[in-house]
Amino acid sequence: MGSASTPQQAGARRRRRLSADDWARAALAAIGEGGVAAVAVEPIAARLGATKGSFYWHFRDRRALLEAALRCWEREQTEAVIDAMEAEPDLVRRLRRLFASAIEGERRDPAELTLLAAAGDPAVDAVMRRVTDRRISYMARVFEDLGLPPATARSHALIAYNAYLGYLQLAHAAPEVLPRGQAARRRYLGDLVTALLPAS
Amino acid sequence: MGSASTPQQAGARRRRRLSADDWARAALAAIGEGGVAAVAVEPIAARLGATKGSFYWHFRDRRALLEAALRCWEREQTEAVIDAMEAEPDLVRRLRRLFASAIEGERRDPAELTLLAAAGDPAVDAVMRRVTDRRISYMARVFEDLGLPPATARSHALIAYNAYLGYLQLAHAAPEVLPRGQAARRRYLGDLVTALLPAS
DNA sequence: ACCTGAACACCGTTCAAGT
DNA sequence: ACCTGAACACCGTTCAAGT
Repeated sequence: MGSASTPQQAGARRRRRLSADDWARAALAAIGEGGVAAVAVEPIAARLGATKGSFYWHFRDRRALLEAALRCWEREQTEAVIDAMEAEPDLVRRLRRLFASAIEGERRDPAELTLLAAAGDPAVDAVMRRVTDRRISYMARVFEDLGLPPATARSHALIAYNAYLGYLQLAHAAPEVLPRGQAARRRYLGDLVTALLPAS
Repeated sequence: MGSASTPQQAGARRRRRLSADDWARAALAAIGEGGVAAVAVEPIAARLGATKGSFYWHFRDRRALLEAALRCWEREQTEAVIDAMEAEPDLVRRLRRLFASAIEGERRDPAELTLLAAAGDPAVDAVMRRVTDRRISYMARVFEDLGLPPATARSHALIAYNAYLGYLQLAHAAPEVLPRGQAARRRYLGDLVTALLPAS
């Protein structure tokens, strides 16, 4: 790719100095495109118009970059989503929104499946544990706010999240096995969760 | 197959000549231990006491080795399990056995989670699609044999498998969130599936 | 402070040469 | 037929040297 150097002049929007956050975001984008394995220093450096050597000023090693990318994802896909939900005062509608956003997430968050996928990597596992716990706890709290006793709220949230995870996996592993069409799938997950929530 | 006379001398090293199957099994073992990324030619060659060059006599490239390992897994964990189930004539007990073996599989088949994990790799995706379809179809047939109409049988199987996948994922991503203990977990999955199978 | 460029180790792949 | 050993490319990591 590299023709004559011309170090000062850069194509596109390649700025001179990079922050650790620039690297982390580029890594997160790479995860969405090619999975955890795509977090590779050299290609990302090339993409950012820098050298590998530069990378090691900002991060200790590849793993630290992975972890930073995962923290970005955690913030955006869990904390930010939960914050957005709080804007909806009607609790039942809030739950519906939550499910809807999770389903549409199939398209909007290519990283999620990829990360579920990367189970086994210690860095990934740590984030997944936090995120899983945070999401289930949040759902349980909404169920509690709806009037369910804490233990019931918790078990409903657990079961719903269990159903969601299996659905995500199925949708990826064997999509032709699921109902076809966005609407039909939403109904499927709705039915699934409804079946799981007798008291709801 | 068909072992030719293997002229070998007992020694600290492995036998002199390796078959493609030897490589495939070593690769499957590696997957169980370190995930798909652990399917690396050089370390596996070392483990087998051969050189990398030797590997390329048996396989076109690393990916072909991965695919061979996945076929081993598919045969052992899907076809062999289904064959074993057929030995149980009582259909309800057959289903119970199926679930029990899936749960215990958490321990016995380290590859399964790792493979669910590797979603995104084309070779892995292809096998997962086949295995998913095979398992759901098999369960659907048992439900049909139990007297359910085909469409109902299919949707029950789908829902049960959905629950199973989510459970596996949860058990790995956040085990502390699930009921503790083998018995309690089996009850949890039982309840989950029962809740999902109103007509059963 | 931030970055380059060369260096080295490791793994995938090829290949000429051995048995 | 089956394997070795050297070779090369690619990526992770280090480091001395540049601005």
